[in-house]
Amino acid sequence: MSKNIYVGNLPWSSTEEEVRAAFANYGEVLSVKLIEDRETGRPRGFGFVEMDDQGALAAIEGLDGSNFGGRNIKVNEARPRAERPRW
DNA sequence: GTTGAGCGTT
Repeated sequence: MSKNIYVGNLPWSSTEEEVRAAFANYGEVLSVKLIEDRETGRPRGFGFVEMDDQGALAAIEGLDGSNFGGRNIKVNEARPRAERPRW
């Protein structure tokens, strides 16, 4: 099973590779998604990481409030995204 | 060439 993780307060210069590398220390990283402004294309400074359940919890405990790229990042379990309508 | 709390569009 997997779990989605919200990652906030990221430096605007950070990349998915850096995030993946940081989370890979706590478990298997299934996917990394950095959110950028859909209108302007600018990075919004936060993203989402999908990991195994235990890896996700370990990463949250290990990376929440930790220093990343010179900033104190926020790591938490992500809220469920919009459900896909079937009609 | 900018900015800083937040939860995303595959």
